[in-house]
Amino acid sequence: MKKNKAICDAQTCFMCQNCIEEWRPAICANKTNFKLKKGELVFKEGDAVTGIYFVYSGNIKVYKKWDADKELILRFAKGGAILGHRGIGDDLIYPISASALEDSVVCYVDMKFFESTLKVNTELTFQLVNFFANELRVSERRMRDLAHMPVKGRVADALLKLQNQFGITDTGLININLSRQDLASYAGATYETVFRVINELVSENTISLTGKSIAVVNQEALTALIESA
Amino acid sequence: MKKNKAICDAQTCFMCQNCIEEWRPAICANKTNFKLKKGELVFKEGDAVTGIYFVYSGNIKVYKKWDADKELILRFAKGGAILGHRGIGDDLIYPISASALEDSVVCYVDMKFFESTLKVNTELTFQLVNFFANELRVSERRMRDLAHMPVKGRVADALLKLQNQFGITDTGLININLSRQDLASYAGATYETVFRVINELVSENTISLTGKSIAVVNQEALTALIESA
DNA sequence: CGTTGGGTTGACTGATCTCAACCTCCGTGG
DNA sequence: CCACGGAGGTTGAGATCAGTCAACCCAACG
Repeated sequence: MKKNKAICDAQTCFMCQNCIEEWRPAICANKTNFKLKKGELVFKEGDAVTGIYFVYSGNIKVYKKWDADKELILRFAKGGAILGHRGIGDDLIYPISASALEDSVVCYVDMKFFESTLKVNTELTFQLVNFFANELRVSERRMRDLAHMPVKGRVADALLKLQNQFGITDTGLININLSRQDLASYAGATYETVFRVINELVSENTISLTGKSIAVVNQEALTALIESA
Repeated sequence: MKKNKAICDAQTCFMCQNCIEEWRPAICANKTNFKLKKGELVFKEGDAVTGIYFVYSGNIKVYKKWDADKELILRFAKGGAILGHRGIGDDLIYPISASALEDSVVCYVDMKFFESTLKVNTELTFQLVNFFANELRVSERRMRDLAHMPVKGRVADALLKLQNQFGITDTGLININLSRQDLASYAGATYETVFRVINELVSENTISLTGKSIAVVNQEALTALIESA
């Protein structure tokens, strides 16, 4: 990661957004920016936690390894998002890994400084609680889905979530460049199975392909797959 | 739920434990106790959130429904635990259900009061952030396990977690009375499959049965099931 | 050109779910 | 006291979903 002078942009960082005005200068003074190339790791499972990151630009995948060649993608962190918040608390070790899906810029704040900010800045802490509560809700819903929903539904769910988070291009394609492997890791299934499901969805006219990009054609059909078993 | 006069016990409630001394009387004044009979619901998915609960005694299962007859148990809340914290944040609707596994007592605090406490009491909020961070860690690990770990490993994991949380009796049995159905819902598999796996583990001398209760005989064998695929 | 990383496909296997039956315990009402 | 019924537990047979393995293809790139 290439280190840069910090540029504090209140529009694109959770910490600045939710911090009281007076703390902004201090935050800027304690921030470090990092430039990441595509594929570069921000941190990985087992690394010691020393601070917290915020994404300025680009797209970071947050995932948890299972095998050497299996993982589950937990979420994608885009501009403004917190990164590494799972390192907060008792445990001083990241339980997850994060790597850049495209060239990205993140900023870093030392954990001591972040925690002392939290102690002082009630609003920030309160927003953080809300943020965590949401993460937990999403996470637990996904737990249930992974346990009970068949792969086809999980793929449908993944596609809709991707469309929600990344929007669509003017030609209707989901606006993210994701390898099939990563899509599979996001849906929590194998490469080949996801591939077949994608084909199935195409032949049912629920989605369409343009190169590797995917467009949702029949949103209701996808939703239907998620609702029932 | 039978309503009672509140008895604030600093030993057994997350809020009191982490609150500044001065707020205790106010907390007590804003608490309501509820007695629950075995099987009784505290709240269910879709209910409006109006406050937050803390468990005084007993054991509450927190779960998320899938079918009419399928669910995933997310966790068990014992004495001191927070209950209904997933209702914090934007969403005014519980994403999960909670019901008593045995006769229990919970206390209830109005959400407005709880939030205003958070705004004032930095330490409580900070502890809440830590708590959420831990929940999220656990939850995301479980997500990955549900996605990639075979049932046998998930059952092993469930048993170890139960033993950790509930301890063992003097005869070595895991100190919780759980139906096979609930065990299955906790492991995220079907009743019959879990049953077969249990048998398998017994015949491998990894666990032993006494009535419906389970004792871990060979902890390392269980751990081994969790480590690798 | 060869190599490499995706992508695509088929055959096969096996884990896990479903369904259905039966059993046992226990509380309830006649 | 006994018959009944329901809830939970136990077991087997079979279907099927989804993972594994292996092959092939294609485009990019040194």
